[in-house]
Amino acid sequence: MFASMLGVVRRIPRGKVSTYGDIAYAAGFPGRARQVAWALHSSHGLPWHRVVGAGGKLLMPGEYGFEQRLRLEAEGVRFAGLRVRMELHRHAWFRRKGARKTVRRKRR
DNA sequence: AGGGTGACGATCA
DNA sequence: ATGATCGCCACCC
Repeated sequence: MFASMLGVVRRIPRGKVSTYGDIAYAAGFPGRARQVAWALHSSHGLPWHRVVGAGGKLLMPGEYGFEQRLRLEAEGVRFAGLRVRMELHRHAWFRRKGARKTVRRKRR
C-alpha cells in the first residue's frame, strides 16, 4: 500500500501539488489519507513538499512547514494566504466523474 | 489483545 | 471562517 502511494507522490510534476486524499485515491485506497502521511513519514527522497492538505493547506508544523512553502514557491506555486491555490496547481490524476466541487465557483 | 496517536478529511454547529 | 466530532487505519506502546 505504501509503495503505491509513494509511487503516486513521485509522479507529481514540478510546480504541481496533490492532497493526501487525492493521492490515496489515485493509489487505489480511497479514504486513507492518513496512511499517505505515514507513507511519507517512512520514506525520503520524495517530493514531499508537493503534498498538501485538503483545500491546499500546509499541515506540517514548525520548520518543515516553512521549508515546504519555500520549496513550493521556488517551483512557482502561488499561495492565497496560508493555502496553495489549488485551482491552479492541483494535479489531475485523471478525471473523476463527479469532478467534486473542487473548483468552487464564486458566488456572485 | 487493547488503547492511543496522527504531515487526513468530510460534515456540522 | 473556526472548532469539535467522527470515520479512517497503520503504528507503537
